[in-house]
Formats: sequence, structure tokens, C-alpha cells
Amino acid sequence: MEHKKSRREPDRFYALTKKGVSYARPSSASIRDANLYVSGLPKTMTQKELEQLFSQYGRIITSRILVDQVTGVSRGVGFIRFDKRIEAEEAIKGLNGQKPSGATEPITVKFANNPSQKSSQALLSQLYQSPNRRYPGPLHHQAQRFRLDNLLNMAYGVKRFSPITIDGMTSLVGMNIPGHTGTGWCIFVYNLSPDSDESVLWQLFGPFGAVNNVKVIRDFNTNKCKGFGFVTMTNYDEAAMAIASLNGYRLGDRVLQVSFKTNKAHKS
DNA sequence: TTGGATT
Repeated sequence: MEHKKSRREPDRFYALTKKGVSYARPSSASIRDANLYVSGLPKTMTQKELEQLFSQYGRIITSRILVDQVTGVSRGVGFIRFDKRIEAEEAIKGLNGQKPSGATEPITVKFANNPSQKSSQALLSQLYQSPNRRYPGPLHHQAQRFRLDNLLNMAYGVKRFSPITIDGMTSLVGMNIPGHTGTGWCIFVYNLSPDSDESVLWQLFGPFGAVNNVKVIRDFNTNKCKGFGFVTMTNYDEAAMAIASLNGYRLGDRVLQVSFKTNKAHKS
């Protein structure tokens, strides 16, 4: 039988066998949760440079930098998976809040979320999506097409824009596309009340189509809404229709301003 | 009166 106390091994080995860990497989426990999420990276940083930065803390198993699907530009966010948890912990200690050489902004380094728990929001949006959409797309009616054309002109600040390019976005590749992010079309919503929460954004934008994500921006201390939020929608047509419909919409005693998100504030 | 980002 197995329990021959007289043949018990020295303490160290005994402790290992008690946990079911063998010398041949020193894995699981020590390599679990060694995956890091890194944000605030310089847009110019390559995957190789990212690895070089982190390699001083241990053996890197995988790395990734997220990029905009249309422009291919880095989103300043990446992942580093170390061989061991302790290496990841040391990398956080050493690199979180630090500025990589040549960078102007500090980076954030923390343990990554579990990818399987990603966005209950995205799952929700699937539920909202199909049956009750007010404006199914893509649009084919000529009048609606014309309105989209005008929206594009406003969004891109150009005087004329051939309607023929609306259906496909091919001619827009390489442009700085307002509102476009790696996950869809980002919409800026201004003039929310201080006690707004995410549900109001879902309710406002959900009827227009596939909503990937919503965010109410809150003050760190008071936890009150700072008056604006963001909504990311999958499809351009639906985002444009939501903007056209909700900009100027009266919510309580406030009039919303809704537009594609632009880069920061530019003075008038 | 334009964030944070989760392979």
C-alpha cells in the first residue's frame, strides 16, 4: 500500500507530494497568472521593443500589441506573458508607472483579466442586436444615402464626397478616421447628468444597432458622472444614424450633444 | 465639452 510511514521522504519532498506536484512537472502553480496587461505604450513601440523592455524580468512566453484594425496603428495596449508568476510580479514592480526610454508618458502594467470573462457587455449587445433594430443596415434608400453622405462630409471636414464610396470604406483607409477605434466606431456623448450610469447609454443607443461598449466617465473621488460618456458601435451606418438621431435629444432637462469622438480638444 | 483600452 501507499501509506508506509516508515518510508516517508524528507520534509521538502513530502510537502511536494502532498500537493500532488512532482519534480517532472514543476509547472501549474508557479506559471499560473503570469500574464500582464500593458497600456500607455508609445504608439511607435514595436512588439520586439516591448519584449526587450520586459525581458529583463524573466522569460517571455508570448507578447502582443493591439492595433487598430483599419489603420494598423498601435493602440498603445499590449500583453506580456511570462514563464512564471514571480517574473510578472517583478515586472509590475519595476515597470508600472515608469516611462520607457524615449517615451513621454508612463506606462501601466498590471495583471491581465481573464480573456474568457471579457465583456459581458459584448454578449449583451448580441442580445440587443437583431430583432428590434429601428434602422437595419446597410442603408439603400437614396434619401438616407444622401444624409449619410452629408454626415461623412461633416465628419471628415471635406466639401464633397462621392456617394459611391459610402458602402465600402476602402477609400478611407489611411485617413485619420474620426471615431474609429480598433473595436468599432466611438461616439462622444456630452451633457449627461451627474448621476448617469451605463444603462442610459445602452438604452439610448441600443435601438440603433450593435453596441459593443458603453462608458460613463466619472470623477475619481465623487464617482459622479463628469457630464460625458462614450459609446462604441460596430457598424458605421448604425453609429451615424444614432448620432443623427440622438444629437440634440432632450434627456430630462438636458440636451445631449452626440458626435463621433475626435482627438482631444482643438481650440476654436 | 473627448476615456481607457483586456489577446
